[in-house]
Amino acid sequence: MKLIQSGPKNARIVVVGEAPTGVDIKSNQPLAGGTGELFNRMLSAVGISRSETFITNITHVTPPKGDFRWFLKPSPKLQLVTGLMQLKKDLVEIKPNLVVCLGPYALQYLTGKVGINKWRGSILPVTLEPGLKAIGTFAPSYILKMWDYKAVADFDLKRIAEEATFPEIIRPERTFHLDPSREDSIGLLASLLEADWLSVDIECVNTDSGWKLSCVGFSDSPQRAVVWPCDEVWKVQTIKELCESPVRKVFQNGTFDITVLGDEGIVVPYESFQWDTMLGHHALFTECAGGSDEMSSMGGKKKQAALMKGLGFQTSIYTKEPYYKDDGKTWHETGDKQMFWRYNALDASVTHEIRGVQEKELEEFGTTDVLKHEVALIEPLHKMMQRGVKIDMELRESLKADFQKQIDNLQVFLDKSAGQSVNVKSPKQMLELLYDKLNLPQKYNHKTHKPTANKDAIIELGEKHNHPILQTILAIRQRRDFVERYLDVPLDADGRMRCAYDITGTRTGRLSSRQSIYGSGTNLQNIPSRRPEGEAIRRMFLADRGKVLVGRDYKQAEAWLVAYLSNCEPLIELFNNPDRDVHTENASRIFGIPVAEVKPDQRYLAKKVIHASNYGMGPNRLVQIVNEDTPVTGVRIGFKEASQLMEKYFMLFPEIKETFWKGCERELRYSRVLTTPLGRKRMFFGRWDDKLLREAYAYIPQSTVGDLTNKALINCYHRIEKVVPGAELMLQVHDAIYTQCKVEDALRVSAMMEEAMKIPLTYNGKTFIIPSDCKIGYNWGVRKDDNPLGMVDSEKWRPDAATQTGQLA
DNA sequence: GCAACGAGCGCC
DNA sequence: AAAGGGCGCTCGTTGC
Repeated sequence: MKLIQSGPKNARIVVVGEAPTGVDIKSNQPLAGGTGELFNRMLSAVGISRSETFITNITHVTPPKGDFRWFLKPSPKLQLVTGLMQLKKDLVEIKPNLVVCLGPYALQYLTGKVGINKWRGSILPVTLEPGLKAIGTFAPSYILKMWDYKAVADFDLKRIAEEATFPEIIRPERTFHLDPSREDSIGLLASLLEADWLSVDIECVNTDSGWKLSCVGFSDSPQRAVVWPCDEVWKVQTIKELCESPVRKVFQNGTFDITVLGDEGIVVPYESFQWDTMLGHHALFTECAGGSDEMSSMGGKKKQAALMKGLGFQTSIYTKEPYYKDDGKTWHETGDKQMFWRYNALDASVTHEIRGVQEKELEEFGTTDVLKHEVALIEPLHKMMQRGVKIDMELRESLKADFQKQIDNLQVFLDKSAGQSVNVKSPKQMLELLYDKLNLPQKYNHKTHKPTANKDAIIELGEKHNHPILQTILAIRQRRDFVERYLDVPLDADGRMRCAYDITGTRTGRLSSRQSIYGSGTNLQNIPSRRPEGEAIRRMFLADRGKVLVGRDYKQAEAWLVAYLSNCEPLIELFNNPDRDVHTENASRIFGIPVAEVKPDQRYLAKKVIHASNYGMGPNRLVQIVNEDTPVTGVRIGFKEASQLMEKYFMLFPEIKETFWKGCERELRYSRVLTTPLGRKRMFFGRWDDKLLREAYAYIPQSTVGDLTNKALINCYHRIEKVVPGAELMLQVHDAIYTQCKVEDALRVSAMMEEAMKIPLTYNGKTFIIPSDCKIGYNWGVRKDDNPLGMVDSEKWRPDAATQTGQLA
C-alpha cells in the first residue's frame, strides 16, 4: 500500500488527518490543495512551519464520496485497520512530543474520545500508543465549509504550539474538600472568608415547585474548592454565611445562581457580585452570543455556533483542564454523590481560574470597562426580572376569546374557498395550495432561494391576483400567532408576567429576553404593537395599583448614530435643529420639493428610505417593507421608484457610503475588530463577503444604542428606583425604558428619566446627546377611545385621568 | 414519542 | 443579481 505522508521522522509534532483526498493522492502529499494551504497558514500563524511536522492520516485510501463512515459500515474495513497499524508504527518510530488530531475520527482512534466539539483543545493521553499526548481540533476541510470554526481552531493551535515543546501531560492540580465535616468546615469557612476572590457555583434540580438547591461549591484559588451539600441545616447556614458575606465574588452566569439562592432565602449582596465569567467571556468574544450554554436546560434551539458561551467551552480556551462536563450528567445514572460534588468543586475552581485569565485578556483587548458595564447591569435587571409586570387577566381572556372567534370564522371561510381544510402554519400545505392548486406564480425566499409562502410572498401575490384566500391566510396566521405566542403564555401564580433578560444574549450588547427560568412568561421585547390588530395585546400589561407606566425611548437613535459615524454635516445639522423635522427635510430633498409641500406619504417614505439605506438594504427589500404596511398606510411603491429614492438619498448624503461604510471596511480589513463609541469591541470571524460587511455596518449603531440604553437603565436604577419611593424599573426594549411610579410622581419621574438618558456620546471629536420621548399610561397599550388608560405623550398626560375612570378606586 | 430543524413572524 | 442587522417562540415536519 502506498503511504501518503510527509515530514521528518524526528518531528516534534505528528499531525493526523482522517483520509487522503483525491488531490492528496494525485500530488502524493497529505493535506494538499485548499485545505492544506489553510492549515499551513494556521500553523505558521502560531510559529510552526509545516516542514517541521510529520503529516499523515488514519488511513491511506480515499473513501467513496470522501465519507469516512465508509470505513466503519457495516463493520470496520481492512483499510482502516492497516492504516491504524501503520499509524501506531509511525508514532513508535517518531515519538513526537504531541499528536495533533484533525477531526472527530482522528481524535477517536488516537484518544478514544468521542465528540470533537466536547474534546477539542483538551490535552489527552494517546490510547493508540500509550505514553504520548494528543490535542484534537476541527479538520481544515470542515473549517473551509464552516468558516467561524477557524476562530476556535486557532485557540487550539496556540495550545498545540505550546504543548509541542515538551512531551509530558501537565494537569492543573486541585484539592477538593467535598462535604467536609462540621469540625473541618469551621476552618474552611474562615479561610474562604479571607479570599481575594471567591468563586461560587451552585448545583440544583428543577422541580414542580421551582429550582431546588443541591449543593454549592466555593473556591478561593484555582487549586482549591470546597463543596457543601444542602442536606443539613448547618451546611446551608455555612453556605449562607459565605454567600451573604461582603467578600468579592465571581460567578458563572450568576444571575441564575443568585435567583435560585434567593428563593432559598440566601441573599447575595449585589455589591459583592463583582465578576461573572460568562460576562467576561462575552466582553472578549461577543460572537459567543449565538452559541449554546450547557448550563441551561431550556432554549438553545439555534444552530450550534462554533464559539460557545458555556463553562465547558470557556474551560477549553482559558484553562488546561480537560473536558469534564459529562460528569455532571453521568452522576445521575450512577447516583455517585462524590462524583457530583467533585464536579461542582471543579466548576468552582475552574471559574476562579478563568476569572484570572480573563482579567489579563480583557486588559489586553481593551474591554475591561465593557465587563464592568455588564456587571453593573446585573442588579437592575435582576430586580426587573423578579418584579415582572401585572397582567389584566380579564382582558387577557377576552382577547383570547375574540381572536379565537376570528380565527374560527376565517378558517371556515378559508376551508370553503380552498375546498379542503388547510393549516396556514404548515409550509407544506401552503405551498401546495398556492402553487399547485391555485397555480399562482411561485415566489422564492430571497435568502434561501427556496419556494416560500411567507408574508412577503403572499402580499406580492395579492398585488396581482386578488384572490380572497390570500388575505385570509395572513389574517389567520397573525391571529394564531397572537394567541399562541402571547396570550397562551403561562403566567406566574401571582398573575404577573416575567421574563429572563440575558446580558450575553446578543453580539451587539443589546439585551435578549426570553421566558423566565421557571418556564413562565416569555420574551417581553417582541410584544405586538405595530399593527392595530395586535396593539390590544399590550393593553393587558398594567402598572400596579396606584401607579402609572412611564416609558421613554430614544428618538431615531440609530439614525443619529449613522449621521455622526458618517460625519455627515447636513444630517448632523438636521438632527440638532429642533425646529426642523429630519424626515420632512429629507423628503423635501429626495422628492425635490419645498419643505412646506411635503405630504405625509412622502415624509413616511423618506423615513423608510433612510432606514433601508443606512444598513445596505436593496430596493427590493424596501418595496417589501413599504408594501407590507400598505393596508395601514395606504402607501405603495414599485421597484423602480424604490431604486430612485435610494439612489437620491445616497447622492444627497454620500458620506454614508464614503465615510461610514468605507471606514468600517478599512477598520475591519486592518484588524478584524470594530470598536463602538462606547468601547464595545466585536471581532468578526466570518468569511470576507458582503454579508460580513452588512453585519459590520449594522453593528456600530445597533450596539451603541443598546449600550446607551443599558447605561441609562443603570442610571435610572440608581437615581430613580433607589431614590423615589414607589418608582420601579419594569421593562427594557432595546431603545426604550419603562418604569412605573406613583401617579403623582409621573412627570417628575419622566423628567428624571430624561436626565438619566442624557448620556453624551463622542465621535470624530463631536459630542452629542440623543433626545428621548416620553409616554405615560396605566396600561401598555396606546391611549385611544376604547383604551382611555393607554399610554399618551407625557405632554398630554394629566394625573386626573385615572380618577375619572375609576382605576384608582 | 422525543429531539432537532426550518419556516414564519413578533419586536427594535 | 440581489442583498439590512439583532433577537426568541411556536408550529409542522422529519428522523431516530
